[in-house]
Amino acid sequence: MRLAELSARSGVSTATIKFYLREGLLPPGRRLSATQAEYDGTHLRRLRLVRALIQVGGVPVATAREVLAAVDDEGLTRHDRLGAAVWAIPQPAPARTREATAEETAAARTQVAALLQRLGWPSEDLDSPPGQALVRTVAALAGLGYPHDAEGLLPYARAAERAAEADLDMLEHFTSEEEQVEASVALTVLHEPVLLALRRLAQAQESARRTGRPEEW
Amino acid sequence: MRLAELSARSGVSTATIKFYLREGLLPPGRRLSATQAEYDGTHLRRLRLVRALIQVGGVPVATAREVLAAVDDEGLTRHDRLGAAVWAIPQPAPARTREATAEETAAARTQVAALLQRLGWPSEDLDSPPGQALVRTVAALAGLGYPHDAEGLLPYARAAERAAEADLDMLEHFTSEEEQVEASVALTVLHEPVLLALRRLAQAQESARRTGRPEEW
DNA sequence: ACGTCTGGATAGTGTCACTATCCAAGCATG
DNA sequence: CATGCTTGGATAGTGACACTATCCAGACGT
Repeated sequence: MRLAELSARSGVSTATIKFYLREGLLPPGRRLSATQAEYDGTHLRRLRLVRALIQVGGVPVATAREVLAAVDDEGLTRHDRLGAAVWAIPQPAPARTREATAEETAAARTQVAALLQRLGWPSEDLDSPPGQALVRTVAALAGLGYPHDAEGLLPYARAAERAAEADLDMLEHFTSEEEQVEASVALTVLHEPVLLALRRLAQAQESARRTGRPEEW
Repeated sequence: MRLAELSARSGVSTATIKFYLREGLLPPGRRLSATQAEYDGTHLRRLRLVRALIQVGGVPVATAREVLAAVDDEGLTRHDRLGAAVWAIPQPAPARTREATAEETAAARTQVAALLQRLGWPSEDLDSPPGQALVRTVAALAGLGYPHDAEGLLPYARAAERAAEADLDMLEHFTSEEEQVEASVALTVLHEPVLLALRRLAQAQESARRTGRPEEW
């Protein structure tokens, strides 16, 4: 298919597709002549993944390029590609009202380490990108007057475990390695709004349940 | 305290505080003279809440103003204020690669309705802000080649229920109504990165568990 | 052959959260 | 009272970033 058709099928304007080509988020099409190129289904899939990352995930273009490079890296095992790709997706930045003092960060680190131990998760995770993001966020929370310890974080970790089980179940439906890696990135990003929307609905439900005033919500 | 002290204590520059005052995110201080005003602890708390909303939640300034108006609305019951405030917080926008066709949206609505019924949650939630966000996201997911039915969403809803229980438990630690409403907004926003970071750690853990290759992650 | 479409290059737009600069009116000290 | 610093307020500017508008010359289709 040509650029115009790729645009029509994806709903992304030709100008934007050109922009992604320029930025290296989308591999160039097969050149037919000096002014002609052809795209295929892989471009369409990749384009959708790019949109998911940028629009839903809020991932900057430069970071998306890195994530996609990991997705494409043939030299890695499936697991490494999957991990590299997913961990390259940036986390939402925690509050920076005060940059979190060194003491707050140290305390947060201690609590997160305790949490990992309690969960039986490897302590190296503390230095992984999501682990660091967690420490930063917990430190920021403390700075905002909402201190958390391992005990308080535990229920959220249990909830996260359930979500992760669902994620992995879903991934197993995909057969090819290529699809699995792409799906892991796409679903990591795309299920975030799902989980957060459900959380708000569950908050309403739980609040109604506790106060016995279902009609208020 | 004066503006300079408010700035020092919050870590927010005076220029930014002036900007928030101008935008109506922060109520004006008590005027001491034509060129002097005094701020107190409520300003400091509010300022932290504003930062949490804008920096962590990514809430636009205009929306933050609405959320804060709901927080301040004395005419509402605690529950209404809480609900109004939290539901005014925008959801992450779902993919808009194709705006999701009408059929996709209708199908998504059906599945979400089935999910609500299955959970025993009120069907009116379907039209609440988070409910609509969920429908839009599910429709977008279908458009990206990841269809979901009520069955597939259920595990995420279970995870969300756990998170919501933890949220409500946490809220009960706050005594005054003012604090509870503020905390509900702050924690709704601030726990999002916590939950998402934990989810990624849990994904790694779960993947390692399933493949028996813990050293890969 | 001739109007349309193509891919490529370049520069511009819109949004949005700040931020730099001025200004005139206090306040604090000699 | 003078002088220099600070204060709150108003105005315009900045920087980041994801696009987007315009041009262009070379195919392609009829």
